[in-house]
Amino acid sequence: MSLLANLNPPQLAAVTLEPRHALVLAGAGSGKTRVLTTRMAWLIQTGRATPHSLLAVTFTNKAAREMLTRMSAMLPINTRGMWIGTFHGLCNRLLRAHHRDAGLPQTFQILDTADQLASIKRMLKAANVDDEKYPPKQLQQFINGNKEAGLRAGDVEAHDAFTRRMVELYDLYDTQCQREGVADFSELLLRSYELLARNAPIREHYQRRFRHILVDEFQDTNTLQYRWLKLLAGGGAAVFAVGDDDQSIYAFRGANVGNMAEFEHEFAHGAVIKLEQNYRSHGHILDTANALIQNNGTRLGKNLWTDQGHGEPIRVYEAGSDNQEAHFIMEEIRSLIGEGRLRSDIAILYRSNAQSRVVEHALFSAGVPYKVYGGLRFFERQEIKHALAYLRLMENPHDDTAWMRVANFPVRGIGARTLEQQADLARELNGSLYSAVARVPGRGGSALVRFSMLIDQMRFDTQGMQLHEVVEHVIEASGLVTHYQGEREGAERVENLRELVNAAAAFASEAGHMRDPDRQDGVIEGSTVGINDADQGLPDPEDEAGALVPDLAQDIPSPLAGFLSHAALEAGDNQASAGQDAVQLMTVHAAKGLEFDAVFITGLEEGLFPHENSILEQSGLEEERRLMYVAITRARQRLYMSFSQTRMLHGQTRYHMRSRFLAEMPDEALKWLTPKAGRAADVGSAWATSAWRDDGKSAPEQVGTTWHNRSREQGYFGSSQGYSSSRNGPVGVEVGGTMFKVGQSVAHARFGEGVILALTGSGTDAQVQVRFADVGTKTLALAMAKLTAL
DNA sequence: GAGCAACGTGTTTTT
DNA sequence: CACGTTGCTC
Repeated sequence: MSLLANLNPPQLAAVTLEPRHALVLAGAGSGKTRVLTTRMAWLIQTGRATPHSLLAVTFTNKAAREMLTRMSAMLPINTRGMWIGTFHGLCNRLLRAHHRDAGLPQTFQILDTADQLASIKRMLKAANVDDEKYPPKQLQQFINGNKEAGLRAGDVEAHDAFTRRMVELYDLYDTQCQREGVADFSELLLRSYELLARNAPIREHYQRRFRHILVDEFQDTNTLQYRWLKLLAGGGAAVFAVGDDDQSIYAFRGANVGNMAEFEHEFAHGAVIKLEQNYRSHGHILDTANALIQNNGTRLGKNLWTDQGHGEPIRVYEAGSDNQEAHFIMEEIRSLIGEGRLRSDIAILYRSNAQSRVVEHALFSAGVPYKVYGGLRFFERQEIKHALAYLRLMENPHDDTAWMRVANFPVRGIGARTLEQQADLARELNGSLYSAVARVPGRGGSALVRFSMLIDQMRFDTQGMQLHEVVEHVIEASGLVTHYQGEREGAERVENLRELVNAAAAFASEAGHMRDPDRQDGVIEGSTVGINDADQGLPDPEDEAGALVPDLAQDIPSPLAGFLSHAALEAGDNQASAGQDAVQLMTVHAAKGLEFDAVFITGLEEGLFPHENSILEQSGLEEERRLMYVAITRARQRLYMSFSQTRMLHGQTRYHMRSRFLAEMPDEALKWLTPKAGRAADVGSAWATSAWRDDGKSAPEQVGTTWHNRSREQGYFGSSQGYSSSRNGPVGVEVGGTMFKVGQSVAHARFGEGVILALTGSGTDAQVQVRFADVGTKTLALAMAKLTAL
């Protein structure tokens, strides 16, 4: 069977496992997605399942799309109408189909994170709560955290006054959302969980329907998602969970790795298949990853191997400054490109976004095209959110979040005072802002009336228009385009608004083929008759001509409502320009799931990676280690790791020790491009054996990882020249008229007095290794550090 | 109601 | 440093 060709034994075992609960521990680069999609295809092809009876859940739209694409390549079936999508997408679909049972209006709007925060702030203001004592962001975390744990306000235990108040505010917020007919992201999950839990006919219907539930990235599930799956599987479905506990890097946002062990106990009962053969990386890279991750105490246990040979060692570089680190990376990338490598096969990874700037600067100056991932995404841009707010108001004028956003944007004489009055009146009426418009007195009141008429007028004028025409009309009639045209830097915003029209057209053409949405899976909303229809196993014509999930538009009444859902659930790509071959810059988190020929992992410093906020707790440190594991396993052939003695952070120069993770990697897999210095005590012996390496196993003491420095210490790239060097580096280097030599005593403004142990490089790259009396051995950029000869 | 200066606050991110 | 938010003034 061609479907199963070229699968290795464990892969084959996983794909062809007879339907039952199973846990697949899939290491990085072990063919996880392939196994998942081939399994689905195999189930269908062998008649063990119908497309209709499969449910596949992912975390990102991208992963869902990937799964669909691969599926359709394997089987000549129409994947449209299949329930393949993200947790949120599928919950949205469920809630639209059963909106009445779920207690939501059919056109409920989805609040993204920013909308939610705005909504919380509005609630706090209305309730007259001191937002210094109850910070909106903290409340947001509190609410989402509890929702993700499956807890409504009434379920939260509060043992102190503060928490009790937070619970009250949580409740108030939910009341407000309910009144406005909106749902935040975690609400989508909790609400659909509650729907299934409380409504037996609906639950049993879906339990009967879905015989096979497949879950991707299982290590990223949170408590509620786990319970949601458990509920759906309660009718005897076989759950096939694929994940990698070593790649669990989202605990900070509620993911519970423990779900994997829990699943093994509760469901799989020992049916665990490990995929350990890695098809991506060379041996040294895998050895390094394996050695590192073994320092974590809580693991299910798994070791990657490859038959591709050791390959190149990992190149380790210590820089004197972040600029120098960036410069080094840039030079290496130039030579990689010179060797004929594609820029897009090269990635630069960092722990936090702020680190990208220096690297960008170096690449930009050198004229190396690059692309930064992360940052603002299309549907999150201010101008886009404004336009969407108008569209939302046309759909539902009671959407207070949208109302607050654009009532006075562009400026139309509705000030904060007026809006406050309106909010007070609305609260008295226990209604929406819109419902209070007529009662606001004075000039502000008439401005509000004019605004609500504008919305009505837009709704009227766009009747019968196509979706993209509606959007086009709205960005003009709202005054947004005119407003941004008048702004100094508004040209890009106007372009984005035009792009929104295109996005609407594209959405409509993709969603265009669908009709009669509510009958999609044989369920007519609010009616058990429809459920019974489906239970009789009637052929469902819509499955053949259904929609491309995860767009999920088929359960949504109007094209506009569908588009708004789409905008909230799929925030879109963050890169405006595609196409050009460019070096890829992103955080390690963003790199998960990707792979590159050559990878640079930067900023391997205590306090940065591992991040200082994570070091104190064991669990935090282990997550950082998994993050490092993810970073390493992105590389196919070549891997660089770099760190820097000094780094500008938050406007201050900071001094970091090199990351403890470096000491956890096997010496034989690493090649130090700069001398590997140990702590002061180790250097003597290292010097004596003339090998610039200590054994690395005795990590430097990690007491106080960071020094802050008030007066910024700035060196300068003065004229510095290197002198004749043997393979041991130059004998002496001159900087600004002073000649530095090995063995010489020097003084440093910060580190005190010391002795030069070695010199490397020349020119602006010249580095000096100094053993200081007090702070141990440091490698400094000669051009940067102000050293005085003694 | 708009504009500007002072202040403070800085992980990781998808939906 | 670079951003957003707040608070003050015209």
